[in-house]
Amino acid sequence: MKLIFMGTPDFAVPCLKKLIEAGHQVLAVFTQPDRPVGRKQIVTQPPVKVFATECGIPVLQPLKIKTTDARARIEPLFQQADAGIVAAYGRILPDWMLAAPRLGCINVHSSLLPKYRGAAPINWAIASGERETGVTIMQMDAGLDTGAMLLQGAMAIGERETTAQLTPRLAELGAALLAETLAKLERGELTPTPQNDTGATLAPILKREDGQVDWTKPAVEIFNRQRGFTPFPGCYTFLGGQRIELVGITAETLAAETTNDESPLAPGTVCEIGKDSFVVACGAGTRLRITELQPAGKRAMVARDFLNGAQLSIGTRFESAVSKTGLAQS
RNA sequence: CGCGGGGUGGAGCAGCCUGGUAGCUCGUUGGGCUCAUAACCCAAAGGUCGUAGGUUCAAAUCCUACCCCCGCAA
Repeated sequence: MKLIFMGTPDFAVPCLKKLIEAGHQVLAVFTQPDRPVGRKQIVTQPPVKVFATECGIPVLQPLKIKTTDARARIEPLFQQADAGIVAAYGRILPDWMLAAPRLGCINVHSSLLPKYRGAAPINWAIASGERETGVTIMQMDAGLDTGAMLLQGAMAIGERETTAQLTPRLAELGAALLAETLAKLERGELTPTPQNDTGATLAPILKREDGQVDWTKPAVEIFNRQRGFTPFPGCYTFLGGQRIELVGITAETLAAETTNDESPLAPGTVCEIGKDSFVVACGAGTRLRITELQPAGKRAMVARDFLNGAQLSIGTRFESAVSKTGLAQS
């Protein structure tokens, strides 16, 4: 088939690769413009661009795609294609773009739709404590990930798995499913299945603040969010006005500890200090063990190192937000 | 010139403001205690205090420049 590919991050690369391997003709690749990245603001090419360039496929990085000007330039190209393939492009496509290819546009979405519609499905699936997620190949329509489904594949989430670890696994699954979808579409073997909107949930794009620990929540929830929000936006809290990123944490075993509510410690209170880790009280009588962290301005370090330097004592409290006493003035 | 923190034995930190013997918690090594130990006790080794200049009788500490690491913002 003649295809237009639209995608940006690492997640999209296996899909593009698979399409090429499957013998499809990729007319052009659309990806986000090069963006300055990191502290040094080095202008960086999106992974998809790097790969497409290696493969000799024309790369287009329009700043705007919803202008009439852009439409005039792009629409003819789309009309030559059998299908548009979207994998984490990071943009809402205008209607004419969805309609231009002969078979319309097909999206690779990393969740078991109708759950986790939106920009950050993998993150929210983990953060919500799901044991299973997957990839859905769907026919795009005007709504947010609401189109009819073509193929779907599930995958178990590891108990301690982070977004960083799960994403490449889902990317491979998505690539395989995508290739299968196109093959079946060519043979007319697929019947689109409408989504059941009743079961739909949203996975909105992550903001910085999503990484802020709420110590009143149960430890498991904090743990799940930490995994889901790794590497971005992470999981941070404050100690004495200093921001601290929690890198390695574990929810204390639910079994024995839960009944232990004879001392309902205030959430955020350090309640146990061991040799290689320490424990903080969370909501509902649960506890969170911290094994690795990164104070602002420092490298990530194991809790052992942190405990050596910091004079942490039982009863010390972590604040969910910056303490008012610390930065009140100004 | 975006804002900010930091570079001190192997690790994490204190000391710097108010210059004058290198400190703390660990680790390592040796010894001791113990049925035993990752526990405890004793001892030892190990540091150009990021680099280069400057001020000074004297600089980890004050001044200047530079290098490197990191957090935020974007």
